Amino acid sequence: MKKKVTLKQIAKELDVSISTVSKALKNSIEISEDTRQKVQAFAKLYNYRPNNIALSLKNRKTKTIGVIIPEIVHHFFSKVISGIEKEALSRGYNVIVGLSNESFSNEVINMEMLANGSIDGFILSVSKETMLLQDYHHLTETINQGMPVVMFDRVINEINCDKVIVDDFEGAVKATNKLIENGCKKIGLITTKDYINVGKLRTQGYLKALEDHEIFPEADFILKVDDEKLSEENLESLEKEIESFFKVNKNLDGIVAVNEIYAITAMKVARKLKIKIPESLQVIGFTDGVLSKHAVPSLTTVSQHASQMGEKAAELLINNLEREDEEEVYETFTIQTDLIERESTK
Amino acid sequence: MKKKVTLKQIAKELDVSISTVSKALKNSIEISEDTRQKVQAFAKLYNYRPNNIALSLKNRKTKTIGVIIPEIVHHFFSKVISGIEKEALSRGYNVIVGLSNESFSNEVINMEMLANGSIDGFILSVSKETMLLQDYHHLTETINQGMPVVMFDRVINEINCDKVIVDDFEGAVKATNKLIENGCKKIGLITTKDYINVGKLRTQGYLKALEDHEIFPEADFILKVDDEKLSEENLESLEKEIESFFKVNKNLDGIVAVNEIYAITAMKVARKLKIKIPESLQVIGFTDGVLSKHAVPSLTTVSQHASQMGEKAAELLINNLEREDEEEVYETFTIQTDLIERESTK
DNA sequence: ACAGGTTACTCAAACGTTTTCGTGTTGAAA
DNA sequence: TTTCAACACGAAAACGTTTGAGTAACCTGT
Repeated sequence: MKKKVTLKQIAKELDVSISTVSKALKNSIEISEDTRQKVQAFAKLYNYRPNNIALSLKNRKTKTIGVIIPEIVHHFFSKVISGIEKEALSRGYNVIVGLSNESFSNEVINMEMLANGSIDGFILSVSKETMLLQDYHHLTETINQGMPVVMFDRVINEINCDKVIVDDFEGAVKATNKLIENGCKKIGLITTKDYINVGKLRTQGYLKALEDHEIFPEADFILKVDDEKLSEENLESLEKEIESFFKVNKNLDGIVAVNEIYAITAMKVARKLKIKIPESLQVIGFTDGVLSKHAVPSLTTVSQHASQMGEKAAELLINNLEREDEEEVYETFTIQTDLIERESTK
Repeated sequence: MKKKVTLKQIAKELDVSISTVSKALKNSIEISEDTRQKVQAFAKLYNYRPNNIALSLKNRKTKTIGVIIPEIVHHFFSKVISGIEKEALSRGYNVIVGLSNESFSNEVINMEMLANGSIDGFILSVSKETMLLQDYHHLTETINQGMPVVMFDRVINEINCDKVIVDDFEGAVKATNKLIENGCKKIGLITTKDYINVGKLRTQGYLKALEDHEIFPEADFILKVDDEKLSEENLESLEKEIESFFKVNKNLDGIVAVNEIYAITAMKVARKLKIKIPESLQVIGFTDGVLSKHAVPSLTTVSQHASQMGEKAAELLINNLEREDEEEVYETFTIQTDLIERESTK
């Protein structure tokens, strides 16, 4: 077992000073051709690599970005991470991941663990609990300490930093318009309670599209499901809720669902109630995950380009980190959505 | 914007030495009650936190573990990461993630980036390309440098390190037995080409179960799909392949598929061919992901307890890191599978 | 022969900690 | 008055690196 070799050890072996070794390895003209070659040969032989930690300490930058997300077992978030990682790798950065599990305290702990020198900046999407509590002290403090932060998807308007968001409003408009174009007259919406931005915006988009087409928005056509119902255990109660929604509104011919699970579950319930998709009911979901692709019928969906979001977030952050001048002008980048048409619409 | 405060700054403000500040914050008895309180109050006021990088350099440990996986947008791997993260957080470690995207060179680059001081140890699952090339120099080198490595799922027998694997063989036996118990006489297997361990083991388990029940294994009943077919683009060609498999073997009454996609696709094709599930065909898959739960009918599947794998891997690694004595005795931990019965079997 | 200039190095500080050892000041015992 | 322990603190080294400043030794031109 040969331990990592340091400049000091090389210097000792070759009987020169540490500085000489360092400079020789950097091809400094201060060092004679002779010594340079000797040092480089030796370094190669012992597979010398500079110690990142020492470099980080010296340069006061770690070339590492911290990512805090609510949940990683989730198509959207893992796709975002893969986008971040891609951009980071290409620019010589590492990615360190913290999971909040939708918990405020986990989010705070994770950020504090990383904020003390381990990383150069944050990319994050806040937990539901944080949105509910509206306690953003950990964010303001980090930013005040001069650490750049980029928020994505679940952003907080009051916080002044770079942001990358999905055009949820427009996505919902596109989806609803599509259904209207396809001849739907009675379009239902399955959404979440209002405190999550994303659900709110999508609901607004749905309403806007109806309004544009002078369709009166029936309150009954909107089902607001408790968010907990997304978890795997509550699947049955979600099904029940959607089933009674369908039974109350027997003549719905279109459904916009604000996420994949709601859409898939709606299709499942429809099948049970012998409602034909897309003949008598057309369905559009959000988030283009595996479920949408593999469902039968496959689901028409609003794609949020999660990977692109990650890349953009990383790009904004790294640009900020590598910018010389300290002008603090924050950007909010909006990712456009695409409607991916599959079998659940005509 | 107040920058992070250091010991030096506190020392200067209070007109004491750096050592005094450091000791005062650690409640050393060397420091008078008076000074201690003054220092601690000041530190609290300015929200002093020790710089992790400096600590890492001093202690020669980073309290960070590196995780290299082939792909993060994948239920199994993201679940493993969440298990790793959970264990790591509870023991005060951070997790830094590298993605190989199934590419050998990415795997090497990522490992090299991290191996130079950034982390204390690796948890990894090798890329397909690495398995094909059988080039493990990056692994042996890392281990030789004294950096602990834990491999999971896709492990390499020749490499001497801690390992966490799924009992794929037994899982396949369980699945096949279940079908046999349920009255299946002609059980097909949809698997991958042999170079991936996992597929090989599952195939062997299938054969073993047949043998145990004195059922002759028809070569025709085994479909070996090219791995590329897993990617989203090749979905159609996968469907075609399975369709002709079904047409050649018209009387199959059971299917074991070595992953979720194959199983779901098989069900899709069956539906198209008007084969009733589970009445005339029962299907069991591997990997208990979202698809299995939400499919119609929902899929009976072999759960690999991915999260538990991650926790175990992290536990092994951290134990190793924190062990005083340097005895190198490596452990291979096998995670047992569970058959989760749903609607695709009787 | 000597100023001035190269050449090829070495020194030392710096990044932020921790920790061992050293030291000046007290107060009390002898 | 001397001696010595207890107390409270400071100096310095160490982790591994980079880099500006300093310095010998040699060479060149006058």
